[in-house]
Amino acid sequence: MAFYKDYAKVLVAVDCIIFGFDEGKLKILIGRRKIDPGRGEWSLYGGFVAANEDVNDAANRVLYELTGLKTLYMRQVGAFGKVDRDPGERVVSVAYYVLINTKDYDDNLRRQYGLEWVSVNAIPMLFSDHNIMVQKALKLMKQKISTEPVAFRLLPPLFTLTQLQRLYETILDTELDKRNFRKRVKEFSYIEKTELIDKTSSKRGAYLYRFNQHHYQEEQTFKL
Amino acid sequence: MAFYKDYAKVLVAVDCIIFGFDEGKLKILIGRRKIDPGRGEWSLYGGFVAANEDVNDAANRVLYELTGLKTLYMRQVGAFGKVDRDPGERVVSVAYYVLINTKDYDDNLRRQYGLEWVSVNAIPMLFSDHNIMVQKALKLMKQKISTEPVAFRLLPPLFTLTQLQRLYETILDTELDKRNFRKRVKEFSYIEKTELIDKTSSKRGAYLYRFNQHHYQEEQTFKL
DNA sequence: TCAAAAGTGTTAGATTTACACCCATGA
DNA sequence: TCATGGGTGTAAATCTAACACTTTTGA
Repeated sequence: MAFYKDYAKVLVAVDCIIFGFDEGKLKILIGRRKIDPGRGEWSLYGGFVAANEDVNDAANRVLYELTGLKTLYMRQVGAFGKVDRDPGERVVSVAYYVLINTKDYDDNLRRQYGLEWVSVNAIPMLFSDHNIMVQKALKLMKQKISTEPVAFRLLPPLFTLTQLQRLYETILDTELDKRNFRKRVKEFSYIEKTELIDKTSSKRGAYLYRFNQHHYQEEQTFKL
Repeated sequence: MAFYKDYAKVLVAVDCIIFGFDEGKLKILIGRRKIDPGRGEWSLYGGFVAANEDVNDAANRVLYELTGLKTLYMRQVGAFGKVDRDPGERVVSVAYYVLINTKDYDDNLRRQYGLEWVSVNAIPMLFSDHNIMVQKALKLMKQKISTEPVAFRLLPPLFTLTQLQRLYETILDTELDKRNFRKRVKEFSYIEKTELIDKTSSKRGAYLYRFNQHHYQEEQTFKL
């Protein structure tokens, strides 16, 4: 069943840029590479695509291995195919970015894998072309977050408007006007105010909001 | 030097979505597949990535083979990695979209390769997942064209404002106001009016404009 | 002389931005 | 009682959208 003889086969890998929002900073998960070549260098977390595995599934598998989380928000960044990008052997890698709520990620698991959350403003030199992957992922993610409500993926299910605003400010790297921000939020039916109040961040307490996926999809279909 | 033994290697291919603007329509180049499996089906033009070839270079090579053109505007659409996407064998494919001025493309070459320009509004069923590639390429291209001046890549070096407007109208699938459009164009220093006049499309004649890449890059760097 | 495309400004409406004070509470 | 973060509306400025007539020329 070899239709396409005479053509070269190469290893295909997936690499994950895992974004989290913590301590008012946008961070990614990186670790020290545990295999040669490049052992000990900072690196994204990745893995090889198996013979009978969808590339997207491979990314999901790798991510599940790592975090124990499923149904994450994941988008492809692109394929990276320079010949010598991996010093070991030719590997074509497909990068994905993922948005997670850092609170959902077990910190023991993190330590077990030897991973660290590092601010996107202070990313060290990474293995191979991983810095380029991260930059591209960041660009795509910023673009996405400014046109679609995916910010929620980086927050707990219930969040205050101040939290949401800080998140947008951090990602878009700009200050937003509190009143204008709240005015805008009111227009989106998919951002639901609850009667719950968070008192951890202020004495007075702030209303908690939640994202209603159902309402969002309704709006989307209505647009067509 | 095999560092990563025990992992599966797969064929990697590139597929090209070649956009052109002709007869007031946005079109792509497709042909009848000449190899098994799927021989005779409509398909994008593509090729396999060689052992020592950058994936991007492979796309450029395939495109040069096909069109004789270099330095085309080319962007990656993404990697397509379903296990059974190719009925012959496992192939991970990286899709690219390309913008060309149809006048630069030798029509004999087109016939030699058995390719046809088909309107993006009337694309037949294509081999494998190629329809999905085209849809994604279209979406990305529309997005790109509405934020960056790449439309010029689809036009001759000299063009009239009416041509430019029709191009935007076609791609964005919307009617634009002539006066507002021209007002906007005047603001962009990289769209230069020449003293040349085109008389093929009207009795009165229309001024020809050109795109000044240099001016565009200046504006870009200024933004930072 | 007339049909067909080129060219040109103004105004109303919509959107975006700027801005300052009172509220509730725990320490 | 006061320091801290939560919550609220209005007006100016900017941007966007709507709109109609004159010009040129070849047939």
